[in-house]
Amino acid sequence: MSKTVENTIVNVALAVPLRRVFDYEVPNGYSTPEVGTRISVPFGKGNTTQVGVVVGAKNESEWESIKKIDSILDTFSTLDNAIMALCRWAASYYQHALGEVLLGALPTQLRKALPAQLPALDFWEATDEAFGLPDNALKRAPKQAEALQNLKRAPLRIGTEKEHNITLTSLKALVQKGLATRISHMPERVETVAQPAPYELTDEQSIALYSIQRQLSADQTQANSSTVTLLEGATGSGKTEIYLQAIETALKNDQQALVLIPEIGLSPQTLHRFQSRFTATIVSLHSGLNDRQRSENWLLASKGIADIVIGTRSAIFTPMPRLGLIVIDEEHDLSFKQQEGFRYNARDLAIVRAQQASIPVVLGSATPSLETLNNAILGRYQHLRLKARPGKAHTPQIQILDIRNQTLTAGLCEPALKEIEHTLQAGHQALVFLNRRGYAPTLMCHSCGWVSQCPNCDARFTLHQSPSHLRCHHCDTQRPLPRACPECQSTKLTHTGSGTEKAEEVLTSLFPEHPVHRIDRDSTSRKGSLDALLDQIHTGEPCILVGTQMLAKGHHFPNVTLVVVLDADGGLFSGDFRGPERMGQMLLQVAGRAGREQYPGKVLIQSHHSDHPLLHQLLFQGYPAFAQTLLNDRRLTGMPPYEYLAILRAECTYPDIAEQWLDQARRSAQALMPPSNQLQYLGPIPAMMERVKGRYRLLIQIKATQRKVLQQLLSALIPELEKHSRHKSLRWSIDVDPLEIP
DNA sequence: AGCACGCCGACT
DNA sequence: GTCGGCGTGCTC
Repeated sequence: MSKTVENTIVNVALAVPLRRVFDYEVPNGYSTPEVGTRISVPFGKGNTTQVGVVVGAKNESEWESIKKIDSILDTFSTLDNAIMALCRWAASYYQHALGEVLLGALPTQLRKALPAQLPALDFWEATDEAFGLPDNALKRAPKQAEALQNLKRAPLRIGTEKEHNITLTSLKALVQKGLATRISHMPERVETVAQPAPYELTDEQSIALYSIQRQLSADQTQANSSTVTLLEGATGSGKTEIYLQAIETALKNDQQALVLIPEIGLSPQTLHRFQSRFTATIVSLHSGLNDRQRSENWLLASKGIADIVIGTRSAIFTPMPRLGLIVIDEEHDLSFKQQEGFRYNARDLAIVRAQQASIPVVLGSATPSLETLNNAILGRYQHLRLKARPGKAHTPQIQILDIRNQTLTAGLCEPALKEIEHTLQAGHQALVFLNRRGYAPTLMCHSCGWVSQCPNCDARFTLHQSPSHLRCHHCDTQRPLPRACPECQSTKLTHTGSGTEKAEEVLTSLFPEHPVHRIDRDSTSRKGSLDALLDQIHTGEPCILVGTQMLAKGHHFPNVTLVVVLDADGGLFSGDFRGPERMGQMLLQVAGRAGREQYPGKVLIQSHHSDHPLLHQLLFQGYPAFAQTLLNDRRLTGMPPYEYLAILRAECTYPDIAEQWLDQARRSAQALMPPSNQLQYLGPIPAMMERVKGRYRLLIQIKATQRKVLQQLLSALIPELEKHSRHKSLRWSIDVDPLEIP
């Protein structure tokens, strides 16, 4: 009996910026591929082969002629239901093309027409001989003994030696002795074992852990039973220990855990902390991996072989069939938001994913974002606070230094220099923080006042030394240093202000006895140079560290007892409404670097506004009070988290074309929904820095009192904008819940 | 985003 | 005569 063939047509999402999907015919004799399967199809006039993802199936197409699928690449859904649902939600919320979202969720290798098969992987393994070895056999080679212990617990993947703190030398020695061997085999799940906790939890920690554990064992069958927990605690309060023990519970429940960390925080040391705690398959997903490693790790997670995934922003899209817990560390960090193309926020998507899967998510921070804090205050999130553990992390002594009318040496006032001297004399390290790279931010003519400016941006050139040149920090244009002023030919060129290079130079000459280490993007751009620098600092010798934001994040400097913040004023008066929030988070993060171990620390904050109430509130009443003031402010001004923002941006080589396009966009928007108490339009206005890389950037700000109203407008507006004719060089994008308004 | 089609300038 | 410049429009 012949059976009707069902669903011979599939809807396919392709990596094109079009907010629609395409119909393709399944060739005779093939069964209809499941949703989430990758296929390759001919596309466009040239019939070029494209990889697409099946998003649906049907029996008839409204199109006259449709093409046939070239081949079905997967034997199963490479993007499982959970990821499909997450991507659908994200595409709709952030108004981005579904195809780009779905293909973007795949590692680069799987975006090509290759099968998604996990290859056999290379491992270091202990030999039979090693298992029969007496315990004390390697006591004269402790490193090898440790490495062997590790191998006996579980095979070690080639390429992850550093995360396990094992050297290739000791592994090779073990191979020489016949105790270890390199073999290739299909990866398998290992039995997970957790090492005991290094210390006993405080009462606060126990309570926090218990309430997360309770969510982990809650009834999973109940839809949307997930709970978001904000874990608020300063450095040294033991947040990580709670993550680790919560993960341990998840592993015991036979579940996987996903840990998201800021871009800068994913170091081998971070991974080592997890690797040394668990015998389990732990994989990382970050920009430092090559395409092959990335796709291997991704597949290990998606096949359920990896137990723990530690990754940056994009790891939120990793399929994990046994996912039981998501942890977002430093949830306030800006790097969770993608700032171009598909502008999603991984922290917010984590909450959506957790809700869809009915699992708990833990947001950890010493300085939570105002959005998260507001959700906690409203009772949407469980709010757990941790104080510092006794004996750990003394609250540093904080002092504001008024630098009005003070003589500054490379940006440092006299009292700050004195403190640095004392610190070095006491045999400790001092950290000087200033958020400005280069030697000097301005090169000026002393005779006529000419200022050197980037030809492509609305920005000044920064003077760099060694090698000496001018550089734009917005487009990276470089120019040789002019010998004379191009306006008046005077040779009296001077520089004003100071960056990390000048601070380094001046501090070196002031404290010739002690090394000065500069840590910024310029000094650490070579691969591994940061690690080398950090190793040197960790020897604990007295020295001065000079650096930018890089210093504040993730790194631990146990011997630093003095932190000097050169300029706290930037955040107070920046044009961005998030400036003060950002400043508070930054100051506390930097302050947290001081006096972490046995010595009490001191933090000096230089400011031209030493009596600014926000600064005082932050430093003397603490972050919660500071944050509450900012929240009140946001409520009064009708800004997030009380109202909802979207930014429509346009950039073009010609400013009037961008403006005209945005004018038309605003007219379309207002035709759909006129301005009201609920909905406001602002613009077109030039971006904060109107011209960057020779292109003019303008924007329209759309603000609504309800998220739903904004979503309704955008869902109708964006397809319409797609139809608007536009100049070739004009590019536009939509940013829902923007973090910056540049 | 690509890619083809299309209609005007300097080349073997 | 044609090779190729990139403006315009479409992709199941």
